[in-house]
Amino acid sequence: MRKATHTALQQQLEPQRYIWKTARHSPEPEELLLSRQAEGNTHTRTEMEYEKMLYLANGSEMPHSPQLKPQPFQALTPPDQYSAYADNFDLSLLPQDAGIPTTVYQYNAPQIKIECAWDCPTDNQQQQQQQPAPAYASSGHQLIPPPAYPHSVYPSPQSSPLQSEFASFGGYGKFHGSYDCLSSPSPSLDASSIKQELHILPPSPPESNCETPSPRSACSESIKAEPLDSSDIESFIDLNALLQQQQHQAQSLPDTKPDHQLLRECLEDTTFQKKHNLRPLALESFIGGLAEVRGDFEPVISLALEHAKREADAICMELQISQDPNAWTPSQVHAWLRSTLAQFKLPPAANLELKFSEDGAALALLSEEEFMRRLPESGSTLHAQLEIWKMAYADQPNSQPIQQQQQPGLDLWPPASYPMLNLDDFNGDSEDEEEMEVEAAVAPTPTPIAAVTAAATPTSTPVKRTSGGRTGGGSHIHLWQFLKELLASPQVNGTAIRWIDRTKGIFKIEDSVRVAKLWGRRKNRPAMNYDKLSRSIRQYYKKGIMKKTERSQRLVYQFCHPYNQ
DNA sequence: GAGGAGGAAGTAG
DNA sequence: CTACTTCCTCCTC
Repeated sequence: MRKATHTALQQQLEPQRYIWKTARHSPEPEELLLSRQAEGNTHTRTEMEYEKMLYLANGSEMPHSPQLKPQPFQALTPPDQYSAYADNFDLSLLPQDAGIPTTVYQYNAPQIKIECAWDCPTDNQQQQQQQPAPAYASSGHQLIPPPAYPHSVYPSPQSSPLQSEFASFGGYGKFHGSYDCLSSPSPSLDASSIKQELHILPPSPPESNCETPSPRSACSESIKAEPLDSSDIESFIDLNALLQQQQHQAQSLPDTKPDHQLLRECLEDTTFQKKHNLRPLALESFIGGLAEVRGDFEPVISLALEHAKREADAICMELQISQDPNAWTPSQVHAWLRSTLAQFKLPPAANLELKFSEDGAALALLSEEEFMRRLPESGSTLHAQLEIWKMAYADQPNSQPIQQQQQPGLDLWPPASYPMLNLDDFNGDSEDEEEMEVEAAVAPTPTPIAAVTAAATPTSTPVKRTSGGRTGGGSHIHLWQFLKELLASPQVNGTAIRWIDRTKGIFKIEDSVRVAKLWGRRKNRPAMNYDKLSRSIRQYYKKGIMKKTERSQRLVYQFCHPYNQ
């Protein structure tokens, strides 16, 4: 019994991943996905506490406290190690008619009123009104509304890996039943999710957050999950689930008055606050604390990356492949794809070898759209996982590009001073996720062939070499190198820039604005435009890096030898 | 008007 | 010092 319960819990929690990704239609930066799988016997404190909340919120029996029963209230505080869970209620979490914030994020006050949101009988409402105001009503604390993620938003694990992973993160996904009865006609956004988003989101352009129309709050479209720390968990108790549980009890026990007595008793008990020195979670921390919250971003990434690395290490050992996706051979790519499909219980792909003939380096350059085109059901998940692997590898301090065979579609350039993907890329403001995709796909892709070439023929490419292939975010990249990057990744940058005569090094900038913006972002020059970029290009005339084309054409430039190699 | 060419001064590593 | 960046004027298409 106890084992079975615990197994069920593990199933709930696993895979427990931390995902943050911008919705595809959002103007937010390109997706940044990090995942993490919790291991049953290595639960962190946060996970343990979260488990407890699951038990408490669902009214189910906790594995270590068989005597725990939904009622009476005293039973909620068994003398076992989980006993403190019943204390994890903050009275301020309760709704109150006065002081409900209604302005920010289009907060929908009626939805957070327990009686309304839970479709309780009218007499219950009347009863509530007639009863003396409970203690919490005068607490003056900010209200933390319950999570409001309707099922329909996360339809199935396959429909969107982000959504599914988000849903699989126990705190949201396992409370669906509780939220199904929410039928608010207007959008809402719970404060917990707001804080999560603030925690996770890179800085966004001012208008980017709410541009996208949505049946729910536009802001909530880009909800991100994150590893919750203990304070977050304590603010995350599902009152709705608890209330629903009590409703069920009321139905099964007709003699019991449906007056939420149990809940009230639970919530009036403040011993946990004293015991754990807890403070109510103020709404200001959600709304006004953006700057502070962002400060927590990097540790979260580090934590998630750490787990991603561990996960990747295990799979690398199992598959006998490099940790660097760029080093994979086609057969290793297939092995990784199959392993990932199995890991996520995705349908096995037929003709995998035919659909993915690339080696790892080429695979790493594929866009999510391309993955989804080849594997509609699982492409997005595979792409997301690959991004995680790339990030995990790029984050390794000693990660070195592994030399590999040259592949036909890839350019030899730029040489070894290529920047690796840097998390800073995701922190800058971004208004075009496609551009971020270009950067994410181009920047992190080392071209070790070039390093080999440069080493073999040191005079062939007059480029300074830097150690480790990392240049701290790409600010040291030369313009001609950057242009070669773009030219080498046509599948990513599309028609912004293209070769006219590859052998002569003649290329054309088709979208000058876009190229300039990409260049400006890479160099952290927000004011960059094509005028300036072209001036820099013209400086290359003197330096012998570029030259005017024989027949002058607009937006057409030519690399000099040996830069046109 | 957009883009090309180039001078000149400023900036950051 | 280098490699841009920024600003500018003039010219061409």
